[in-house]
Amino acid sequence: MVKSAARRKTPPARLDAVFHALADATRRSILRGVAERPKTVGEIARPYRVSLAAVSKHLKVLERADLIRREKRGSFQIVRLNAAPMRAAEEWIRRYERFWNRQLDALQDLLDREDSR
Amino acid sequence: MVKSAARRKTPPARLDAVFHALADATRRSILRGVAERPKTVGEIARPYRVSLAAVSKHLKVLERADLIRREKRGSFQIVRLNAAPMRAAEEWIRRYERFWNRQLDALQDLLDREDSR
DNA sequence: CGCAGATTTAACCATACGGTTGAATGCTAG
DNA sequence: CTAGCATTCAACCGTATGGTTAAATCTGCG
Repeated sequence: MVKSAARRKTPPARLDAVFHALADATRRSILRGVAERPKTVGEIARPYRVSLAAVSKHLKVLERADLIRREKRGSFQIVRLNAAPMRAAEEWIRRYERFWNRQLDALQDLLDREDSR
Repeated sequence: MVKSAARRKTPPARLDAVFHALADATRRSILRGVAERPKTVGEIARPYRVSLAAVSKHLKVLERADLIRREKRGSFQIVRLNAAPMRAAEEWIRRYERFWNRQLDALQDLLDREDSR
């Protein structure tokens, strides 16, 4: 199994797309919505006061990052979350965990001040 | 201390700034660099073939997200990582962990159809 | 067929991005 | 004071973003 283990070398442009997609409160909100349950575009758009066309653009951005998948279903379509690409983003961020979890920062401060003063 | 109780509501614009800052390969690379050790602006810029002014702009974006801190030191300055804001981003993403960790994805694939892309 | 509903596309607008070059600023050293 | 180095600011450029409204597309249905 573990079909996903095939390629795990941090796609470059992919991360750009994912982080960019997440850099907007409306899009993050949309993701929360479709995570709850798959929705149609109209359903997704309803809570926001922006036009449907604007939401359609947001969906395109999310789709570009592969964070959502669409299933055409007759005259409408169902949008569902595809969280997998977030994993790469999360893993990227995770490398910096030690920088916030430990007092390493304070330690570094000491070392730096000593060595370059 | 006791700063923990203070933050309970994931600042919205903050996340925008952090994700936006991370949505660029050069900036991510800069972060990796200053994570290794604090650097001056000139040092940071050297590896890239863009102008110093361009790097200065990138630093401003990173600073806006509070991902770096600058310490003015005479005629130059020292830039160091401040990874803390990444934590909020990581926590945001983490909510979706279950969506990629389970076989839910595989299940979804089956339900959707066999899309070989 | 032909219309209604769901979405996208097109055209347009203001603003932001990422990059450039060149001038300006700030600090240290002669 | 002035030269020099480090960094930013200013002005400009082309493209992307996020938003709008209006027209176009696609689909199911009476």
